Amino acid sequence: MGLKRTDSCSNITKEHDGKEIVLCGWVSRRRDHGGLIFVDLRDRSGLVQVVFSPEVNMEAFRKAEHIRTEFVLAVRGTVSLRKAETINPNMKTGEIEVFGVELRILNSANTPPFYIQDNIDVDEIVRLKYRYLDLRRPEMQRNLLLRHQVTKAMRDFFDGEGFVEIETPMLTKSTPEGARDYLVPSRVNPGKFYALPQSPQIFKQILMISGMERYFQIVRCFRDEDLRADRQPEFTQLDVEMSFIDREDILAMMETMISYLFKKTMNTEISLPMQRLSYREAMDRYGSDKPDTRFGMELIDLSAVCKGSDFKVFETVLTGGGQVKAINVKGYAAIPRRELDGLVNYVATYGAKGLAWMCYTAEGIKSPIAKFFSADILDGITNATNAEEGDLLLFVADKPAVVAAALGQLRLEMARRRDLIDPDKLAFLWVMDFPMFEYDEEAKRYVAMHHPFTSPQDEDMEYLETDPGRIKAKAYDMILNGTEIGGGSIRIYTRDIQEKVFKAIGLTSEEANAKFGFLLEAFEYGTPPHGGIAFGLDRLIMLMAKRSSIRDVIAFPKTQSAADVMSQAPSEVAPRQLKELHIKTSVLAKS
RNA sequence: GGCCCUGUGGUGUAGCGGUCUAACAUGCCGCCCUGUCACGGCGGAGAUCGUCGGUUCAAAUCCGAUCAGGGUCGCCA
Repeated sequence: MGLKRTDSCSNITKEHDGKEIVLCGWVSRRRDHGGLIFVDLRDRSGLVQVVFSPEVNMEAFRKAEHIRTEFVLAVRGTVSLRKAETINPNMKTGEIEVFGVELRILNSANTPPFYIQDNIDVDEIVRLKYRYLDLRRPEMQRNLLLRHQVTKAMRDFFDGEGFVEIETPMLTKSTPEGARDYLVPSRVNPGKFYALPQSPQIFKQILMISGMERYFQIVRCFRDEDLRADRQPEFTQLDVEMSFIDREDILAMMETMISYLFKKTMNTEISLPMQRLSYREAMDRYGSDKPDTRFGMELIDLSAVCKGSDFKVFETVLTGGGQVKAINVKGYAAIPRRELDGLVNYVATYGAKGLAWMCYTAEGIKSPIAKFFSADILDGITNATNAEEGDLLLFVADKPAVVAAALGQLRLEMARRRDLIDPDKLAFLWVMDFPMFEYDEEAKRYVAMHHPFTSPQDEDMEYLETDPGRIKAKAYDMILNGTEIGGGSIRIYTRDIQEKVFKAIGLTSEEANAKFGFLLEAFEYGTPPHGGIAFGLDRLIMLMAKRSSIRDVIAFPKTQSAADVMSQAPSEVAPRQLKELHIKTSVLAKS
């Protein structure tokens, strides 16, 4: 291209005054004053103003008249301090400018469909279709850069701690538990399929059996489930496994790792150790197994206090084994009636059949349900909730699971509406002591809450065959600001216990052998005690970058219908390809 | 699979039964302009209102279906 780049746009400083430099980049803006042309030249580093003047170089000036937005330029020019009255304090390079001596237009460009700048207000589908333009925007480049820095810091950290990064296969075996698999047909094995990994779980355990002792991997995983703002069908995990450790070892190691990342990439200190909550306590106090602890407004159990009232709704729930809980929305007794009605619909989403409320006003308690309660019960409610004049109490009565879901979500919603969440706060915590199994009503059997390779807690082993529902697991989740960013467990490492767990989730020994026989066999060849964890890299970066969607930290994400609007994946394939793969679809090809 | 929201020039919005042969901003094109930095001035082009169907004398506007996007419940060991 003739001109060799000597500097990056935003790295030009007053120190460069008088120097001749060569810059390459894109035209961010052009301001043509007729006899003088200003171009804001942009590269990955930022912007600098280039001036084309007939008095400096007529040929360059003539060429600059034809420049348009997003043209690609190479410019040779002289750095010059700006006169005081022309300094732009809003620009990093606002004190200097570059007088263009030679201009090469490396490429022209169509007018982009949206501005290449931060904080644009454009339909996301347009951004995704023109992702290459979207990724030119500084904030997107910053996100990708942060992502790079974080994974770099991860590798540095783990390397320093004696971990080895090892790749595991992408073409793996479909397993019965867990999410829906992405399947890949095998051409050389007609009628058989690989599955893309939901996680490298079994491989990393096998690596422990292999004696690798400390493994990590930054690895793509695939789950064919519906998408969300924080869920893509393909996503990246930081996967970790260690031998000869117990739970405390891995929690400590991961806390150190996370604080290293934040220090290294954002210069943020995280105070350790992180807070811990048992699953039970998290559910009781926050109605969630991933509580946002940046604010209070905890759930208060009023089941005992309300027992024996004349309020039939509560009584029916309580005698049926349900519970009555409330949150205190401080200082919001003046909530508009319309908003209250809306909240009823809000909690209905989570299965609550109703929402009761009490407003503590200067004239006393205003509430449609207060009349059903004796003065004693009302006092009990007031004391338990610390309700004061100006406060709003919101009640849900139902089965514990519904109360937790409805009131837990309502707590978050009210915090957002009352602006109680400090966006700069980083609230880390561990949630632990999860139940090993939960009962799946649909399948009419127990399923592993974490996964079936998780070890039950030692004191609960005896219930494996008698009462699986009461067993707690050696599992732990790391939560940041109400989002699960990582989860793991101490694993089973004996055939005996693994077989019992498979049995508890309804796998016959034939099925267990067909699906996991190699693992069971491997356990018999000297398996060290081991455990690990996996972090959702996309979510972690999303939170670090303060974005509300992981799509903003993934270079080429998919839409809610799992499509890539830029490349148009997925797409139909040639009949010949299907034939080679021994596949017939039941969908008629569109004409 | 359910629920909610959205779909009007390139982009973002307004219009929500007749005055819409669709408005505004920005962008785009042309001309002018030597100190701008969201440069400025003048002029111009550009959408039949996601698609299909229905109601009506009349539909961007109402109804239905459908497609696309977003959020969410289920789902995500």
